[in-house]
Amino acid sequence: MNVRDLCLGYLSLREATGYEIKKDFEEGMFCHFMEASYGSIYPALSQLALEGMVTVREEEQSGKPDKKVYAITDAGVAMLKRSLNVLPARDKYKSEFLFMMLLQNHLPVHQRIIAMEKQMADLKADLMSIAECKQQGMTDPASEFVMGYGEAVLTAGVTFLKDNLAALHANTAKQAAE
Amino acid sequence: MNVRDLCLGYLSLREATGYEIKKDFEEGMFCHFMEASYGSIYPALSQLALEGMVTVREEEQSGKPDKKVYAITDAGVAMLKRSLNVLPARDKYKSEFLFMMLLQNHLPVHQRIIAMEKQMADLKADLMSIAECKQQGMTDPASEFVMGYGEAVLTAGVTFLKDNLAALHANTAKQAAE
DNA sequence: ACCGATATATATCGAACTGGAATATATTGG
DNA sequence: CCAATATATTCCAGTTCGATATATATCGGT
Repeated sequence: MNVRDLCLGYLSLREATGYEIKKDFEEGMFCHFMEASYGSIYPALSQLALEGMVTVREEEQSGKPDKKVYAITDAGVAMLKRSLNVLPARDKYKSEFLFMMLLQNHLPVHQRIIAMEKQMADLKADLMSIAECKQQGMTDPASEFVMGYGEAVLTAGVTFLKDNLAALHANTAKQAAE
Repeated sequence: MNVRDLCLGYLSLREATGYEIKKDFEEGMFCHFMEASYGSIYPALSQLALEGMVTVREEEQSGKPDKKVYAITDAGVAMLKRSLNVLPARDKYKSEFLFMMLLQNHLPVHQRIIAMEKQMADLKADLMSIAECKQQGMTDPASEFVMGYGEAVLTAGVTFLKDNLAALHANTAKQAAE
């Protein structure tokens, strides 16, 4: 699964520009489980166009730079199906936050609390993105499954952090009183 | 946060060889939130040694290839603390599984079920790793926090999948009966 | 007894990807 | 009226991945 497959998969749902794909990986539906940089998306789209997996339609826009709208072809759908025909690779989760927590002995307590609050804010921001997608009427079973999974996992993280922060605050308050 | 910092952080907990660091990122404590390849770990350790951030001790072993045990220096600890002095970057989560679920229209139902069962098995394997760490007596607050967070999030994923698989099976059974 | 698989241990390298800078313009907010 | 933000693409240096190579021990199966 490389960026090519990612773009192909996205374009099988709707036509889009490279910019829109990237934006949806940051915000929209995909924000909590997919990422790719412009430096990989644009070359992938160009190559897919050369191979006939997608078509390009250049749209002139007054003022703004021209945009290239990509759309998947039948050959592209066939290639996508072949890519999906293997079991998905194991999830990859990288968390500098958890790494920092594991090394908390090297840190003052207040910085640990700030990191935990940042983590909680990040998780909540992702939950907000999902809530927005729901409001904007993404009610097909596929989207609902993905959003439901995201909500379940993100909410569990928020709950864990909230409980731990509460315990930490209670502790520091107790120590201050002594 | 690059592989250098990762190695430095690991070595601040215990001395180790490159092989052991990689193994712990795959299994041990770190399995569910950190990854790095040999191709990045070994060069990072060599460079850190050149810079005096770690020391190397070559241990001959009868039969097995010599191993190079790395240990952090005071300069290394100081550098690590500087690295930890910035807020951690946002978590990165990549899931081919969720991508596949979003494109489930391109897939037959049985393959979707297989993917879901694989995902559940993967999550359970991570939970097992954490349970093993606990049994082997990692009871310091830092480890407990990280393991607790992992358990909370992984369990939420398992529960969501279990419920959805049950609903899916009930549905297909109903359709078969009609 | 022997073979294959797995585990220990390190090194190397091309391909892939990231993250940031560069470019150009319109709109929005203070 | 200026700064910031948004649209839209391109390029590149540096980082990392994933696979391969090398060498040996051990364990299980036949």
